Order: sequence, then structure tokens, then C-alpha cells
Amino acid sequence: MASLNPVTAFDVAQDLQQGIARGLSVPGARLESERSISQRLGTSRVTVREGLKLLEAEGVIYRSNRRGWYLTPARILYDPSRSAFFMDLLAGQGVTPFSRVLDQQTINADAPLAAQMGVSPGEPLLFLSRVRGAEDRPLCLDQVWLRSALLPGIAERNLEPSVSAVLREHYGQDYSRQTLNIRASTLTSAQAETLLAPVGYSCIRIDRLVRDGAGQVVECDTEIWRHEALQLSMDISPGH
Amino acid sequence: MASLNPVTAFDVAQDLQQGIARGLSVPGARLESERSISQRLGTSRVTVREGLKLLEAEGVIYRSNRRGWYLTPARILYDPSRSAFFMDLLAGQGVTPFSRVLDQQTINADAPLAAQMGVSPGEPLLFLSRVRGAEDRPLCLDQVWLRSALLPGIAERNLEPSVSAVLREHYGQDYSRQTLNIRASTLTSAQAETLLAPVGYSCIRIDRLVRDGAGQVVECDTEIWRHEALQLSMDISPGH
DNA sequence: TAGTGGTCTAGACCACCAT
DNA sequence: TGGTGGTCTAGACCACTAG
Repeated sequence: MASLNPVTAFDVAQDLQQGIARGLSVPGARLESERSISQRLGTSRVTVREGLKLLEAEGVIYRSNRRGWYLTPARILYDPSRSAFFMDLLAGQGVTPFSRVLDQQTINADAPLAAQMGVSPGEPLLFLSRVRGAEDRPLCLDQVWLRSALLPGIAERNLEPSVSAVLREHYGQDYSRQTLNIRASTLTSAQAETLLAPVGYSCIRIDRLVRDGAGQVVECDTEIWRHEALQLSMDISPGH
Repeated sequence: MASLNPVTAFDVAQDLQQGIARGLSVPGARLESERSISQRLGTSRVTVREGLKLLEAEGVIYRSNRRGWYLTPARILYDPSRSAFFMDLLAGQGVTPFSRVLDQQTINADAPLAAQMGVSPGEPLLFLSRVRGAEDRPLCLDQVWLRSALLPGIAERNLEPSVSAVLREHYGQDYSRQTLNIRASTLTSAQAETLLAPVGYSCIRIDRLVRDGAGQVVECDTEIWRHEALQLSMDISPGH
């Protein structure tokens, strides 16, 4: 009998996944509460949470901090090697996107940032910070540093919907020269708060340096994605 | 007094990170045991493990299953858009690489694989499975399916050190046309065993389809990396 | 305000690794 | 074989969310 052996975290994960497979939950729906699961399966809440975390790491479910566990909708397909218009990208995948500016100001490059961008410390940069997501679900934290010296008048332009569109149309930047760095990481407390996630939540971090025709850096970019929300998909071809 | 409040997982993580910053550990070295930490800080082992998991998710430390916690050496820098010779790639980064073949055989494509590769179900494919790592530390699980029909005699060749070198030299494949898919995932029990990780360990999964000049798929590839071991780094340029 | 998730305690047992 | 990590129990309290 299974009831003689302790219920394991794996058992919990399996039970929940069966429920999902049976259609008891639809994408985006909230799962049963932790206490309810533990009582139903006759196990402790610690074990239930371990089981939930297994599915979370897989990306099957996700957490909204202190709000509960939800069935993950389809991942966003994203090609970071091309400059995509975020709103169009998501709309094209059947979800309702949103983008909200958190901060926009001119700053002076500190030492680490200057080193990363290959500019002199203190050089003025236009900084822009945004949260982006689908429906009411925040998915991605986006920070951009633009080199004002190479982009005259950039601070006066409206960057709201799309930085890349402005750079393309007004400054002839085609994003054809980039350096991308991608790694798994975790959310700081500030990032977690913005993305409605617990501190330390797993994320994918994308760092981008965009160069102009002369090879000078014009834009530096950091995207922090909730790990379950993203599927990077890139087409590499000779003409690219 | 801090001793009046409970010691938190964050406190544990901070204490360990301070020890690391002070040079009490060197990259690759084993950390203090969990029980030792819990006694030293006056907290429970559960809290200690939560603290360790915070640093693990960040990639600062990693686990060797049932062996202990270790300080993570530098990440491997890897550009998946170029066909790299794994052994050279790692050697160039100052580590001693190894590659071990787990399995090599001719199989017939099942339905999902056939769909993914765009071939007929049942088509014969050469399958190759390898573990790869640095020093004695397994980092990556690599599975390759090669389309024998387009690569005559491939099954008789020695693919041991490098599949890409064989395809390049003998079949004129230059890996210039690829589709890459990258996402966060977790290790199955078999994968975990090979990578000396616990079941459900966070990983980065890279799926690759390589096409020849005519646009036909010649190779399908899956790489499963321990999440803390990898830093994807890509240069995108017009001539690429 | 009730119920939830987030966290911590203080144990326990087992399988496994290293010696 | 001793000590380790992996796991589970059975509580508890708090901050917060949702109604």
C-alpha cells in the first residue's frame, strides 16, 4: 500500500501534473491551496511545497508571490538576435501585452557600467527601465542605457512603445551588430517585487551590447525574464 | 541583538558569501557541512539548506548529489551559434575538458523526433550521446541525431572527439544555417545521475537543428547544461 | 477578517559517500 | 562505518492578499 510509505514530493508533483493533464486546471488558473493539497494527500505542507517547486523549476507552474501557484501559460517565443517590437511580438503570439515605464532619466556612467560599455566613466547616458508582460502577468524587467553622445536629441524623444523603433527610424541603427550574453540567475528583492515573484526566484538574464556601423557601442541592455515565461528561439543563417 | 530574532535563510547565504569573499573557499572547493553551518549559526538545517539553495540558484555554489556543496568555478563561455570544438573551447578557457561517449547506435526516428526534424517516421538516424565536463566535473549532456541518408557512411566514421569537425571536413557542412531553441528546464532522474546532480536540478536546455545548403535538416542536437556552468555568449554581425 | 503563502523549529530516518 | 546530504513530520508564527 502506498499509504504505508511516506508521500514524497515527487508523488505530490505527479498528482498535480495528472490533475493538469486531466484538464482540472487551465493555463493561468490558480492551483489548489497548499494546505488543501497536504490534507488531500495526507502529507506535510513542506513536502507539498517541495513538490510544487519541482514543477516550478520545470516551468509547468509558477508563483505569484504570496498569491499562490498558477498553471503556466505558453512560453513567449523570443529571438534576442533580432530587434523585436515587444508589443507586436507578444500580440503575434495571441496574448495581450503591456509595457510600463518604471524610470527614465539621464545618468552618468559609473565605473562598472562604463567598463561594460567601453565608454569613459561619467559619460551621460539615457537610462530607461520598464516592466513588460502579458495580460496582468509581469514577465520581464528591461533596463536600457543609451549613449546620448552618439544619439543626439534622444532624451527628448518618446521611447515609450519601442526604443528599437526610434533608433531604427531616427538614427539608422539596424541592430545588426550585437553581443549577447545569456545566463541563469536569480531575482534581487527589488526585481522580485516588480515581477511579483519571491526573492531569489530563478530567471534568465540577457545582456546586450548594440554597436553602430563604426563598431561603437550605442546601446546597452539588460532583460530579466521569469524563467518559466521564456523560450529563446533563434534562426541563424548566412544572410543574417 | 540578532540572536533574539530567528536566523533566516538570507542570513545563512550572506554568511557563506562573506566567507567566500574572504577567500575561505577557492573555486571548486567543498563547503562546510550543513550540520556544521547550522550549529555555527544556531539555526536549523532546513534554514541552512534554504540559504544554500539561494546561492545555488544564483550559481555561486553548486551541488554534487549527496557529496556536498562546492564553490562554483568560472562559467564556460559558449557561443551556440557557431560550431565549436568542445575540447578546444574548454581548453582555451583554462580548464581540462573531458568527453565521454555514453551511447552510439543507429535508430529509427519515432514520431516526435521525426516531426521535430521534419523527416519521415522510421527513417534511420545515427544517435550519439555524450557527457562533457571540466576536470572531474560533468557539466553537459549532449545528444546528437544525424541523418544517415544525407551523410553517407557517417555511421562508420569516428565521431569521438568532434561531430562538427567530421561534418565540416567530410560532408562540407558549415553550420551556417541553424535553428536554436534555449530554455530553462530541469534534469530527469537519468540526466541527473549522469551529471551528478539531484533530480529536478535546474538546467539550461539547448535544442539545435542544423540545415544544409538546400535547407534540409542534417543534424538535430540537444545539450543539457547544469545551469551554473554556462554563460551563453554570442556575437551577431552582418557578415556572420 | 479569514485564509494564504513564506518561513522557521526541532526533531527523525534513510541511502549513500568517503574513509 | 561514521558522517553526510536528501527527505519527511508536525507543528508554529507572521505578513500579506483577497474578499
